[in-house]
Amino acid sequence: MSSEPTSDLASYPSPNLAVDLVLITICDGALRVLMMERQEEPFAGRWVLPGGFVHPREMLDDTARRVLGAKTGLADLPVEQLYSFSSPERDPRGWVVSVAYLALVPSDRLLAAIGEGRGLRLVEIAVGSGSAGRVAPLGITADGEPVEPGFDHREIVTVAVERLQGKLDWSMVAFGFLPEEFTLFELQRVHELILGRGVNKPHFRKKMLDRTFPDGRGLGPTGRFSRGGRHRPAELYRLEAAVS
Amino acid sequence: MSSEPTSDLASYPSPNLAVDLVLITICDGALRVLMMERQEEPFAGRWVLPGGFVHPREMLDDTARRVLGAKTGLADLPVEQLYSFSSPERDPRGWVVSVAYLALVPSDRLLAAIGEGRGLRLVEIAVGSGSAGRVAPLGITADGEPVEPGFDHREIVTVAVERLQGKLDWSMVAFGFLPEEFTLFELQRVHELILGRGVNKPHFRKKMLDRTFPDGRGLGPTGRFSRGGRHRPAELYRLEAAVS
DNA sequence: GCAATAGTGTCTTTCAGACACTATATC
DNA sequence: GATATAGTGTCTGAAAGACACTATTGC
Repeated sequence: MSSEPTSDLASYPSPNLAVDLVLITICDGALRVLMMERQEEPFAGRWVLPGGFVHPREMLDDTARRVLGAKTGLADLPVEQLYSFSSPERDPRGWVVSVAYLALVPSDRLLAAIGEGRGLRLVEIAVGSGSAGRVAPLGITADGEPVEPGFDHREIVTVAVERLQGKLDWSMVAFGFLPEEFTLFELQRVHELILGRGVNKPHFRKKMLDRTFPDGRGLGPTGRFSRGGRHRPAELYRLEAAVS
Repeated sequence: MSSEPTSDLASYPSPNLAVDLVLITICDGALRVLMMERQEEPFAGRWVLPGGFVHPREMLDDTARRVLGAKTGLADLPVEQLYSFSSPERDPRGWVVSVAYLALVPSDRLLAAIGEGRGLRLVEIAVGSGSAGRVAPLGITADGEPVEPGFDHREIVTVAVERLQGKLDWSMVAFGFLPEEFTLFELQRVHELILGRGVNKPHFRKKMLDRTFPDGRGLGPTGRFSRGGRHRPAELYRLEAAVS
């Protein structure tokens, strides 16, 4: 806009505008994304991301939160805009541009929220150990079987994982997957699953414990311990105001 | 899309979809963005980014390239999608969603391309030395006078500079501002202007000369020198296939 | 010679990872 | 005691930056 000498917006053809939601969690030792088995054509029977059309004069962030609430009831989660997809062939029904949004949620909250779910499913994402590059070769599987999502949703999930990888070391995204209290090893597992490779344990622990995160908080011990494994209990940590 | 049980896309209201272009260059020792003085209401007389509406079934990347070619003739530059803006008040004429795109160009090419320009102007962006945070407090000035761009274009330029800062150390964005051959100090100035702070000279030179960039190339000396200053000439470097 | 920028050598601090070790739970 | 994970100490090499120094041009 802003350049063509007209004020008659109605004279310009306009696409349908939708939002697709990449809701990512970690459970059963894997990175997973919420998908649903599509009932209608096109792509009936394929796994697709939850989504919906933008309402008139609705902010895209609000659309994403609305879709999130409608599908999971988790209306309070932060959402982040990822990218806009506009391939003319992406939807056989017509000209549909979709803005993808990313949201993270701890698995316990998500499992409670979707409950029985109406065709909702946490599909596994295997992040390849992409040696040195920044791209993430993804294996998307349900019940161990590779699946090919409908529309351009494989590409959207790939962009989401790349965003997670890029933000992992300077932002607080890892905590989006964890409950209030967690062990340092659980935090390490989050990093390893997102990066698709192992990280150095002593260094990881020192770095995390010394660090002040962007919101000014840091990790602090709770004095409580995670029991239940057949091994020494791990201390639980939480984000708290930095002592400095 | 992809979730509501209908195939009648026409029943959904749809916004006008536009692309706004953030074309950034470095000249006269400052980071600058191409803006134009808007002739029509709304925001007549204010500086705005070049932009245009998306054509039916056109990929957004193609729209960005088309607008770039129409305004500057530089149709071959790479463009990168930045973010989609959807505030309901952003355009008083109606519901217009805009996808912002970023493009970088060496100042010599840009100055030759816009020539006399029809109200085109390279507006200065002063990146504040934002201490530690990731945000960039921007001063946007024309002839040294602060200006307030029309629409939400100040916000769009801010997002563009943040993207540049985030990509600076792992991508090749800095070379987008430079001609084929350049001195290491010119490369350093590009980094300093984008970051809004000085960088360590010996370390910067060593790092750049040792480095292999994402396309596999590295910096190599040309044997030619930049003459003309009242000081020792600086050697010209260029990107070339890495020796390894 | 002087001013100004080009370009380098060295030292210190911090970061990242390898490796090895001790600790403590369940079985 | 066996095993599995929790958690720590130390060493090495790389990365980042501070600082000081030499080099070469125009004037």
